[in-house]
Amino acid sequence: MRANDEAAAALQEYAELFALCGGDAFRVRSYQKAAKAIAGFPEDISVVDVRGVPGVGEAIAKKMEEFLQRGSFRQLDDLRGRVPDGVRRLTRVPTLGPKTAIMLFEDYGIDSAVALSEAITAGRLDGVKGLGPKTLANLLKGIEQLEQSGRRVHIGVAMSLAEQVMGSLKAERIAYAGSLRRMKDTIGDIDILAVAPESIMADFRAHPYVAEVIAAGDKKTSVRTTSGIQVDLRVVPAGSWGAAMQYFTGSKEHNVAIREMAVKKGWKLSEYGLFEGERVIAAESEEDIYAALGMRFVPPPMREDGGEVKAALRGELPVLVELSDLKGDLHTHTNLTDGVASLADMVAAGHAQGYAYYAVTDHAPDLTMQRMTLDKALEQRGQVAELQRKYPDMRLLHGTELNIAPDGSVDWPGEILREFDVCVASVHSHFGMSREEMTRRFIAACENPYVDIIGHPTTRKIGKRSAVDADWDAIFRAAARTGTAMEIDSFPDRSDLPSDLVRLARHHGVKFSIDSDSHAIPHLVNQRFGVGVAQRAWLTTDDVINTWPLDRLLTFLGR
DNA sequence: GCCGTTTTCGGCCCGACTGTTTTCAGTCG
Repeated sequence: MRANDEAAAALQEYAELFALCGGDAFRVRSYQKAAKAIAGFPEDISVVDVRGVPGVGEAIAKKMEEFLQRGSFRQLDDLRGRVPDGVRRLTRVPTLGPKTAIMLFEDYGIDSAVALSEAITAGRLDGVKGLGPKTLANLLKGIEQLEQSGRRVHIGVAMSLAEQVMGSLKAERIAYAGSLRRMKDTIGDIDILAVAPESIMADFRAHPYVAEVIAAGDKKTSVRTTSGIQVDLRVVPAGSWGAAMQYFTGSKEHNVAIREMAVKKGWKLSEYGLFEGERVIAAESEEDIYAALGMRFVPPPMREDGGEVKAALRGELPVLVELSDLKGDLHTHTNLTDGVASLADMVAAGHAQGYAYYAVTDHAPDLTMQRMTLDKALEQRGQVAELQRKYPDMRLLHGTELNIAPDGSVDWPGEILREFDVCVASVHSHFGMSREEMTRRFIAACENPYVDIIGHPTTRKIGKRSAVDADWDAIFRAAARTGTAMEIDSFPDRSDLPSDLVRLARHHGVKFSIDSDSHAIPHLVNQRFGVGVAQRAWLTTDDVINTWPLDRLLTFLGR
């Protein structure tokens, strides 16, 4: 982990412990805000002054400096001594907050989810003030869920479910909000807003995808679906649609910042609108609300309180890359290796996307299970040339996805690589190398003059495999120096690079390629997820090589 | 704790739902 991430994690832990000890809620918020700002700060705080991070004042700066010195700070040590870590983890149980957690610990010695579960089962908490039978039953259920599936799902799963739910309901207006609309790579639960008669709630609860109704009210219904994901449906007044979308899209931190601005103008912003006293200033559209506050419209993926509010006020928001800006896909497979569609079918599907160029990049011989040979690759090149005549308006690029060996070398020597139009190089094995070895491995690949793009750089698989350990600062410096692009692999269980690393890479001057890594025709449209990652990192078309016109792209590829 | 075209002190977002405490606290987003 980067120093920033470690320091931020310690500060976040301190915020939680501080809340458990009954600390002032505003101070808790200050710590949380600063922790988030530090984690997202592009400069290494072990090098630059942490006081330069927004939300970090003298007191937090001192704590962070002590943390960088010795891996902790005095106040954190004190609170760790007072509250066992298990008590902090208790608040991960849904509906169990800091007040209840600390009461359970101080009055009953409960310091873990297991201990709580046992205490409830044994009846030790019967009759405790504030904990009625329903509350206890809910806590037991929450613990069970936490143990089973306390984790988030990737955006591909969440998006499909949201689209299924929206398609199943009749409404005048319906849309998803929340972290899904912000295009986060993982989603905890799905927020759907609707303008509809109240009967939509009963319809919603009756659908077969509902496994359990968690809450049922006039304005909000929460269910757990058969896939284990929570979906909240909210009915909002038509006249408040924009205010509701703005509010429920979040992030919470972004909304706090926006509301504070409203308050300073003597106004009030809620999910029902922007008000001056009783008078409605704006409510029907998000655009009106941002305009009334004197700022540019903030695209949802930017709404993370990461500087977008200031930029929007100054009219300095970047023009984000959009899905429609993509002129091609530079990483796709066919059934010559592990794809499931033929070359002709994949190219036809790429053409149907309206692309100006399309690269075929099947695997190379070092992934022996793919049974690729030079002869096969050259034969495919002939087929690509043949197909090119059928698509005069789309340039076909014959490429390959190379395998980066542990020593950083790739499948073929330079004289063969130079004949490909584009070379993607990726790590497919030896994920557990040390940070130093892994860093050298990637830098060597960047320094190969024929490697144009590093594919799915962290090799993570959300929910299955964590990112490899590497010094990304060093790798991105090498990529910027050698003109090697980093891929944003749009496959939703990869979303790789993740947006925080994209931001870091951009800071070093790296360019990006947003690729589908398609192994089948339906995968081509995953590009929308990759664009979401790019937008969260504030990328513009200038940062993304496959938004460029063909000439500029070919110059970058240097063939 | 942080922050300042309103402030160096006094604010810091706001509403819904649940369970249970017959008027509200805790939690969540």
